Amino acid sequence: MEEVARHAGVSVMTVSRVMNNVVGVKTSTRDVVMRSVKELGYSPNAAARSLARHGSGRVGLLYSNPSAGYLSEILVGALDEAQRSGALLVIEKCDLSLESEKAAIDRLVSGGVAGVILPAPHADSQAAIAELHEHGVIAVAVGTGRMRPDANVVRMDDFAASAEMTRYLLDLGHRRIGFVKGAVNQTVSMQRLLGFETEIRRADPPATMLVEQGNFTYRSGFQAAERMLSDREPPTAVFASNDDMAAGVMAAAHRRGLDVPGDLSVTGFDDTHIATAVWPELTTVRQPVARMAESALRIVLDESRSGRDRAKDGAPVDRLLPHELVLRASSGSAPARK
Amino acid sequence: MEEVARHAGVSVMTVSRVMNNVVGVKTSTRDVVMRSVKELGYSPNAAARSLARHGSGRVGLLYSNPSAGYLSEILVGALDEAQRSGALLVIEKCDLSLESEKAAIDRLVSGGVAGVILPAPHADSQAAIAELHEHGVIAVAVGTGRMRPDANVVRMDDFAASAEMTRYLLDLGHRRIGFVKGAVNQTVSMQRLLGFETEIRRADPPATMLVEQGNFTYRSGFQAAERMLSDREPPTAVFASNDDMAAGVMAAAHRRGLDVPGDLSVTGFDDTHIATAVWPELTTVRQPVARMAESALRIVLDESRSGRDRAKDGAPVDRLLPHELVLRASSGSAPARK
DNA sequence: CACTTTGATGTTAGCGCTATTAAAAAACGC
DNA sequence: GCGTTTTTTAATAGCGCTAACATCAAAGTG
Repeated sequence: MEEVARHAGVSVMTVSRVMNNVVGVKTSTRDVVMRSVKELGYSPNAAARSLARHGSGRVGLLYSNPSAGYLSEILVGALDEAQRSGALLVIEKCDLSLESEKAAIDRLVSGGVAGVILPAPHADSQAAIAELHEHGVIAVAVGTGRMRPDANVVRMDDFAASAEMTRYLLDLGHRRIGFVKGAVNQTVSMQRLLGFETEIRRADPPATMLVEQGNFTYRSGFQAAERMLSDREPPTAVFASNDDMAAGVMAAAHRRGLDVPGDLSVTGFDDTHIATAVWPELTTVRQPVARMAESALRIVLDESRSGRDRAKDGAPVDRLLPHELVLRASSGSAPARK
Repeated sequence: MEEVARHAGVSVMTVSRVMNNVVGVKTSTRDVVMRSVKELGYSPNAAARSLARHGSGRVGLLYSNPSAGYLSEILVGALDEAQRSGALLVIEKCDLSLESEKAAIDRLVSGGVAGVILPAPHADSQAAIAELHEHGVIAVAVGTGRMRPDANVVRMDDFAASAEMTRYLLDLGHRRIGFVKGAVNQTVSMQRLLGFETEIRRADPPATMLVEQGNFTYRSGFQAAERMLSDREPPTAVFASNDDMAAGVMAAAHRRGLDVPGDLSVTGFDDTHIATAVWPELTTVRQPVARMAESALRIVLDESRSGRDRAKDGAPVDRLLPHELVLRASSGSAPARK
């Protein structure tokens, strides 16, 4: 850094200011510094930065064992943003028990993080958020189904997305549609179900729904589909609330010799890895997981730098990221009435 | 740390020594310090440590986009060990192109890492290892199929594991066994095939093999199975070189109305998340991915602390970790001859 | 018993960066 | 032109920790 400063003919502090995009540096000076940085191939040292910033710039990420695809996308987003903004990501693992969650949070807190990112399913954990608050640490829930009064939230509009997908299936002519619910302890499960139900109810001509409980695993999707397809009058389309379950549904359909999408349309939710791994590829809702993680990190950094915990002031952030319907090969027009 | 030192009645340096498990501290002193650490809830600051250790203790991890389950296991192992040994893990993403790989490595190198962990598929990248060597950075390949003269390696015995699985299928009475090969650019694909072939050749009574090319994706497994099962005389068991492909095989079997394992036994390799997600659960080979990552991190730390790059001295580490056959519900006795 | 050797601990000086404060330069009003 | 404000830059003091060296007591050694 000293080298860069010498080379650019300024002080190290000016270089630091340039690197951090702080206001109060003449544009001409900034350009000179930038050129020197490029020329000397300088890149700042994250550890030193974190140290000097007195812990600010350290952000925790709590994870348990959700669908592996989800986790790695979260990590990618968070790591990318951490790199970009020079933050240090401290990652802690825990399982779903409350004790383990508490222990992990305590480790993070004593590690001096400014804030903690809570991806699903911890996003809905009242206990985790309370624990964080108690220690004066910023909490950001990622992928919960609703806004919260007590924590910052980054999420997508699960209700709207689910409604869109349902409308899409209705437009294809399906009038008997199955829905596989997600795990009961997550608010997104409810939102997705609500979006589905609402749209089915206002369908014209009217449509029927078959709803089965699932828990976001492949197997639960498989089992739910087995039940639906054994119905006296099976559905012509099944909308599973995530991709893993949709893959399970597809497996069950194949097992019965059903063609997808000829005999049964199958759609999922999230657009994780598995959506393009299965055959035929899955029509699903793209959830911008990586960008949600980025956003969450940004929120922690901004809040911690501004020094205020907005959740405590009663005005937590509620960032809604756009989703997108991804049409692939697993869905098609309803088969002609028998 | 000062607090701990005062509380224990020693100097900060002694505390540091205790925290790092350095030799040359009386056991009695160590105990006193440990007690103070516990009492005061002290935990060392990773950033400061990394800074003071002058970059040693920073380890890079290069990842692209392998099966998501594999990645998250690697991350878990590496992160766990990083936490334990106070190392700072710097994670870089790249895609499979050589330029992108080189760019990512340059970023890591200029980030001042002591070593870089290269999980599959980069473990077999000659270019990556050469690039690392050029910059004097330690390389550890994880999950390659063979030892290397130019880099440290952590791996499992793919040949032996594959042979074991094959023997298991033979013992169940299967005499016509399909094998789905892995991606061509990875050495493990070759090892697994070799293990299979070797065992089939020495089968008594003799057995026949059907080999199809795959590339480690679900879809390639599905397609390979489609080809095999269309054979005039289809196999009674299919051994896929990873779990994703095995899941694909299973889907193809179900689609044809075949019962697994009644009509067709299916086995996989790696024991990733998907192995227990599918139905029936997959018989597979447990690859200790997390422990391999841990081990890799240890190697980087040890080498960098000892100051020698053993790969350059012509004696790179070749750590072989034990695997295990995991018998689940997807495999069974060969169906009676028609 | 003086004199090295060994082992356990303390002291000091940074690691690379940023916050803070002080100083200089530029812009402004009258 | 001279004070006065406002920008822009420089200097300095750590952040929490460890490497390297200094110290000091206990243990050998002839």
